[in-house]
Amino acid sequence: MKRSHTCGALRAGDAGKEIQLAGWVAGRRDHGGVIFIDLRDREGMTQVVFNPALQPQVAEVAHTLRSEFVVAVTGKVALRPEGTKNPSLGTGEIEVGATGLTILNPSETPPFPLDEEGVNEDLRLRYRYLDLRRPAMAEALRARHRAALAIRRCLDQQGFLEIETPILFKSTPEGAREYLVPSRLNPGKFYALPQSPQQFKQLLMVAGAEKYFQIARCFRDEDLRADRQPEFTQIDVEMSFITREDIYAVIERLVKTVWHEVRGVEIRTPFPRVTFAEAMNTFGTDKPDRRYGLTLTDFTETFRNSSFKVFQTAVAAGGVVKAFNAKGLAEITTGQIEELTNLAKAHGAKGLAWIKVEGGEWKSPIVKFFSEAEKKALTERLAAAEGDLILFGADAWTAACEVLGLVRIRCAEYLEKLGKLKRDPAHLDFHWVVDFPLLRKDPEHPNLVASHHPFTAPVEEDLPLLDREPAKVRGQHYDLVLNGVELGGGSIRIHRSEVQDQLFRKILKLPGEVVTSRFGYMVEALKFGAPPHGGIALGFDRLMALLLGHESIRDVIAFPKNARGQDVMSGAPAEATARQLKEVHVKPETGPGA
RNA sequence: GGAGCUGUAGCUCAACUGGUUAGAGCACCGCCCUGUCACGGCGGGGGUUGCGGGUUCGAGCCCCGUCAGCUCCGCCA
Repeated sequence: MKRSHTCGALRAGDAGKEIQLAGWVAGRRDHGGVIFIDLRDREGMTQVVFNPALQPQVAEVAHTLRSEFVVAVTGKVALRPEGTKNPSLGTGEIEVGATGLTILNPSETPPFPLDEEGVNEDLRLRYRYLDLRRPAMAEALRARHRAALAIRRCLDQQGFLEIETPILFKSTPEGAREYLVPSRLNPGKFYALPQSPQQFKQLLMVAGAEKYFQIARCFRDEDLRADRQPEFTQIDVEMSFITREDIYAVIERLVKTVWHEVRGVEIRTPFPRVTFAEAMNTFGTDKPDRRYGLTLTDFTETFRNSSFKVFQTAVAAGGVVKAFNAKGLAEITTGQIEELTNLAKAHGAKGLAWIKVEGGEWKSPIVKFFSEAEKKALTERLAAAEGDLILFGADAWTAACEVLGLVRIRCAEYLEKLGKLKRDPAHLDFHWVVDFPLLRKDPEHPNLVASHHPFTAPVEEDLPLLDREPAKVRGQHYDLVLNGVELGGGSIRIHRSEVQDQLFRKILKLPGEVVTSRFGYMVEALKFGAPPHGGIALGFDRLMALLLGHESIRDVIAFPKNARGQDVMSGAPAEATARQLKEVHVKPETGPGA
């Protein structure tokens, strides 16, 4: 069976041609006599006309067509009669007068309409092969392909080699939980699926690859979100003999190319740089959405000697007091206030202090504790006016910032629903967040832990601090952020084995045997002339979602898992047979508490 | 691990304060219809209101439990 054209190809100039089309029946309009069929394939839609006066036996078959039947049509292209053209269709000037019709395969009635949005996602996932027929989904797959091509071409032009790294890897229990794969040939031993190709790409630099990239599948056995899947795709990049600026330049060019080639949108480069401290102080997060205000202001000094004990004690304990003005949100509901409070509490705050500016007065459970000077400072520095809502955080610096950061985002959602704030998806605020602390305290750890990963190099001028005040050392790490979403991150790596070794043993205080067994080959590799190097990884799924304006990365992945990590179409994950388990030397748990 | 939202026909939704036989549009089936493109007309079939229990004269609606989906917090070096 041959097609002469696709269903999106025919134009007025093709009138008179004898053609063959094949595709799916997207709709039928059966007038009893004449029958119209919208024939859809990957490329578009063409109207086919069956006229019983001209081809009675063909029209007879056409009466039996139903949605999603697969058919082949032969016929003649004709200009549509004046007044019946369809301007909303690329092929709307013409139609195909059918002279032949073959039903290649009938179809059951689809479980959901393919021409409507808003269908239950669970159902769409169960019948993903039907869902992907919908033009919006087909377009997402096509755009993803084009983006991948653009990425490969762009990086190739800059001298990068695409190199594959193993999927069966060794477990490195730092970081995200891993998927384990039992080894049949090595009883009792396991591979792990890589959470990223991190170590391999550094080893490729030691190997002299100089410029590596990979569109790499990564695996993390963590709880899912709208923007997190158990397997996802990274654009993974690593380079030798470079500084941070070189990475910025490569990635800015890459991002610019992708947006240009897939969306025809021009992006301004270079991207602005924001320090971690600035981002936290101003937006309460290390991945700020800077398209709107509601920025945080520090009132630590204002409340240092306040008679409001909550604030005063927080400051006395070395913490801070921060606040922001949710402009125009005084009409917030009691339920929403409660939501915000729960959000703050869930994040470790004891509560959430607020002030409504309404009817010319401050309505708040706490305002009676405030002095005139404190009120004046708030009014002036927050530009508080009628109809505003002021929200406070008082805690250790990180906690206060983070709580208000979450509250700020939620307030923006409320304000957007009220039509008072707009987060325009066409406004693309790319920026780099830089100067992260190299190390941070972790409540579950006695020692400092790496803020990102333990291969990140310290900022050169902070090196002397590493022994004395390690918490103050900045890492040569950078995140690429777009509209409140972390698109990716990377760093300049440690390339000297003694520095890496010292970091593992003296700073992170990992036991010697752990360093040897887990990272021994890395430390060893650095001893054999490892070049200075660094890299980055971008979340390809997130990038595609932002590129196409989808809320969830599931909409840019052909066969995603649901929020429980299940494939509801195939039923994965599924139980293994006793024989399978025995072969891989895995004993199942039996009974409760086993 | 925790919280919130949702669950009614194949799909999207409705059903007042707890009150008759749970409705509508689309889809589906049948008949009619020769220029539609959300074709139209007439008729029809289709329901364990997620599941289990409770309160009540009476539960889609209230209560308890449970399951499922989604979202968020934790988690994601």
